[in-house]
Amino acid sequence: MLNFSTSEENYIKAIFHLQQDVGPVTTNEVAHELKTRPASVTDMMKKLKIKKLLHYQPYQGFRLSSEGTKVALGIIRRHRLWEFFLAEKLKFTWDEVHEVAEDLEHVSNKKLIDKLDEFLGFPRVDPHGDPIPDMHGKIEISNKICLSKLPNHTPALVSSVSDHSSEILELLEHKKISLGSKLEIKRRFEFDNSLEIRMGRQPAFTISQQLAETIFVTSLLPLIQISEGKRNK
Amino acid sequence: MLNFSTSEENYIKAIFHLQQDVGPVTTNEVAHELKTRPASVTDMMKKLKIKKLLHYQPYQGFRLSSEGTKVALGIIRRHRLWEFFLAEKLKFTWDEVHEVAEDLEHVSNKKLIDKLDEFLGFPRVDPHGDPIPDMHGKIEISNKICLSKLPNHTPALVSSVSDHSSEILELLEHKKISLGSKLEIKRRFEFDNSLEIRMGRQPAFTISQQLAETIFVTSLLPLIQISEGKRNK
DNA sequence: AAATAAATTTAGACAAATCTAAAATATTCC
DNA sequence: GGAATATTTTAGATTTGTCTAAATTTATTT
Ligand SMILES: [Mn+2]
Ligand SMILES: [Mn+2]
Ligand SMILES: [Mn+2]
Ligand SMILES: [Mn+2]
Repeated sequence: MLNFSTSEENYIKAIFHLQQDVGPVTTNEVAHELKTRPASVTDMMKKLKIKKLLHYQPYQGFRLSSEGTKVALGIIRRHRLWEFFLAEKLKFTWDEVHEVAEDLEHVSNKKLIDKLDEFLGFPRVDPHGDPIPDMHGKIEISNKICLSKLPNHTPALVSSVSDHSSEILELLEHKKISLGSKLEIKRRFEFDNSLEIRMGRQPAFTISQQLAETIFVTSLLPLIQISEGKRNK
Repeated sequence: MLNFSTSEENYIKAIFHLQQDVGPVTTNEVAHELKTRPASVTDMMKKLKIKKLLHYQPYQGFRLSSEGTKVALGIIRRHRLWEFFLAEKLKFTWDEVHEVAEDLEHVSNKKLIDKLDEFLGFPRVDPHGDPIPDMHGKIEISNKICLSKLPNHTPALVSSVSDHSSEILELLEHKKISLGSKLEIKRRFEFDNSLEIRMGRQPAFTISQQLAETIFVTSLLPLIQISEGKRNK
């Protein structure tokens, strides 16, 4: 596999994340994500198209090609392994790891990363609960759902948190919620969409709508899938 | 302290190493070291002079300023800590660490490096025996001498090896010489400058002039300094 | 279906880092 | 000391990645 510049890698990674949502990724979305200008995005898209890393027709938005997806998964693998290393070995707090990993992810020596993976014991998820692609680019597709969509009285494990700030970390630590915590929703309040939660035998407590929307869980019971309409091509 | 580009850092580091020898560093020396062209070196020297990292007058060569030296020691600290990490934790062989560290050294997050240092147990030397600057930029000035200059019958410890190739590693492993090995010279042969060496109680063996010139040792006895003429300003 | 607004692309400029070729300076040798 | 040689610097291009401003295309209103 070829090598890509730091800048190219940042674009590829941004598109990978943005295309998790349905439909093609737009110029403005990428520009906003990378704090750059739409004109710069267009320039780079032309370049990545020539390198066959994405599909792109002017004015039509873009999606990564299968080759581009492979590259993206490599970058994400490096990013998340370094985040795990920083948290686990260097005792960085949760909110500090991302920024440093943004730089380390661009050191793309295959042997370095595979040995690091081994050294860390082949971790499955990073400190925020996001899955780490393996050395072949395979990534776990988890059946996470947002805590705000978990039915009442359904035990579940906290599996990831989509906000990586120190503010949410502070709140989660105060409420003693961490990855792997088992909880269930006892009650929902219509007024402010707050949730009453129980964890283990502790007394129940309340969490806000904002918090519930950033916590993702895996149910311990099979859930009846609430269809929300499939994405249409 | 400001941040510098990867390219600027590579020039600073090269000059630091080259100026260990006496006299100013020349344009051609740097160009050769960095596999670049003299014209590119001149361009960069102008830039680094403006940033007050070195002393430079056209045609007169250059030396790092005290500020430039500080920056260089920071880069060398990062480089050698990563080399130690790669060898010690990721089980890279001796000859593999340098190349990877060349990239990692440019990730210049102070907290990352200081925590890495702590995680590694504050190592004093890298896998080649070169001293690692501490978090304040302080570096051990060792009284290493080249094995080829060690007097006969003077016990000494192997403290560093100036060639980092796999070829020398292969030879050193075969002869069971490693950092910390205690040895002394029994005899010198004039014909080819080879040395007869004894390590511990093992039978004596011979090493070539080339090998002796890359091995550095610290004597276990105080040596009478053989003056070779001081550098003149 | 125009008119207006929004999104996107193009045109042209700029900074960083590199290069080749030519000019300027320093060094070496007779 | 002066010619020949080596080193270094300058001049001008090139590549990568970025930007602003203008032009183009698409989407949304009226
Ligand atoms: Mn991250
Ligand atoms: Mn993460
Ligand atoms: Mn090295
Ligand atoms: Mn080293």
